[in-house]
Amino acid sequence: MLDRKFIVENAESVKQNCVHRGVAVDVDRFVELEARRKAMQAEVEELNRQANQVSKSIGQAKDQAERDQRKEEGRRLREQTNEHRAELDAVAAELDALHRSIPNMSHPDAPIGADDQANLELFLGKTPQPQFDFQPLDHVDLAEKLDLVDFDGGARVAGHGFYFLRNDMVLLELALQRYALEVLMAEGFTPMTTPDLARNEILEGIGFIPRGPETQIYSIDNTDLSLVATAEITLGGLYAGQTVDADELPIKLCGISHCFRTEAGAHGRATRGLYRVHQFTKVEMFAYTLPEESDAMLDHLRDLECRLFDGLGVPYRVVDTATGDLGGPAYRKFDLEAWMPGRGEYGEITSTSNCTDYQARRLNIRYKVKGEKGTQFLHTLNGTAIAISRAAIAVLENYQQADGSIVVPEVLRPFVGKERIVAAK
RNA sequence: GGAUGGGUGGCCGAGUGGACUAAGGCGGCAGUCUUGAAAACUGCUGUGCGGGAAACUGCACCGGGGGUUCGAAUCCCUCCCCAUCCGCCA
Repeated sequence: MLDRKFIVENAESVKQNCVHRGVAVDVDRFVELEARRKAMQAEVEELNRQANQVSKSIGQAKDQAERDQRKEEGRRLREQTNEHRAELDAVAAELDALHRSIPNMSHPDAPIGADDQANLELFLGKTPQPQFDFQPLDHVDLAEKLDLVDFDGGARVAGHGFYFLRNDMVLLELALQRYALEVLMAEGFTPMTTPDLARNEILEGIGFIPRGPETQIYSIDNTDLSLVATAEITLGGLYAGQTVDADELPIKLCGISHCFRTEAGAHGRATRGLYRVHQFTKVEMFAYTLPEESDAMLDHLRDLECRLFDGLGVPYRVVDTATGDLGGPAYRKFDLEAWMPGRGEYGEITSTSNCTDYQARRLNIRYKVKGEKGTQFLHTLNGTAIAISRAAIAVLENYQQADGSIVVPEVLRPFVGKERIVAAK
């Protein structure tokens, strides 16, 4: 959420930003309601003040008659307060719904545009696109020939979009996680494995919508829990309601979780194989920072993503995400898109966002400077280290050989324990 | 899943309807004393929102939400969490 006062004082730029982001929300209505809310709040507080005064005087009343008379007065005040409060609650509810639908402001350098067509390519990774002297296969064919993924089995057990990893693919998945942790731990990230379920209020605080027709979230029946779509949810929820000392910042976490997505409405579009699935494993980076340090932290997270994929020897490009493609919470977002020879195009493999204080405000996460009065909302950032299924696609397709085998990227060899994945005889 | 006991400020902890304006302690800050430090002593020390140039002041907050009452940390309902025991289990 944005600060209410900020919206009122900067209504025009908030409106302009909503246009850039393609979000239809009545900012004028918000400003109007906020003014009403403030006035009604003042009325209720005044009535409370009077009621408090009356209540106190009853305890000190001299005789029963006076007491009864004051009680009657208190009762009357309470009724009056309740009426005003009901009005206030109605206004506050409408205000809150509007408030939640207003997206974060956008970084001045974020490219302005309606969708990913307007994304700006910034630079390429260190690894050039591989030149094959044979027709490269896509990861589905490669996986089948090498017996690495069982899509049919996944479909029988859990439905389309689920799969079993098999044989060296299992080692590859673990190796990718281990490799990511190795790099991130050296950079001061605390490694964590996180719950795969979270409370809906946490999902909402991060910016996910757990229910409704548009939801991408699996929810657990008869509970207020949902399967997480990313460890961003659990790592960001970790400090919900907490106030941390400023000198503990930045807090850098990396979490391994399973990620579950219903991918409602995504059928027919790039659904082949591992690219868009209902479950995958991901190592996620998450950072809590001081406000003035979040821009630099976003660059840091992006650089780490580049390092991870340069290290893997996967060709990629870095993209500055357009305003219309940022989603609600992000102030700025960079994506890495890996070259996928089987698809013959780039596909998104990581995404890192600076959410400034947008999530922190919703989740009520603050910091306090020692010796100073008051607390402030801190900034939150997230970034994919390795999303296994898509990283695996990039590795399989870029490292495929004429003989059908897959060369294991050098950095993964200590963890996979072999240099090459070949068909079992 | 069942039973019992709990959740109070940065921390510990007292508080079962009206002086709670939350005792006391620890920690922190400032001061006195001291060459300096420690100790001792004295004072101050929560958060959010609003009003005010400021001093100051109003409202809310004792796990979350709701209720009873003129008045709730305290009573009732509900949810969450923690501890211990039982059951089940990797």
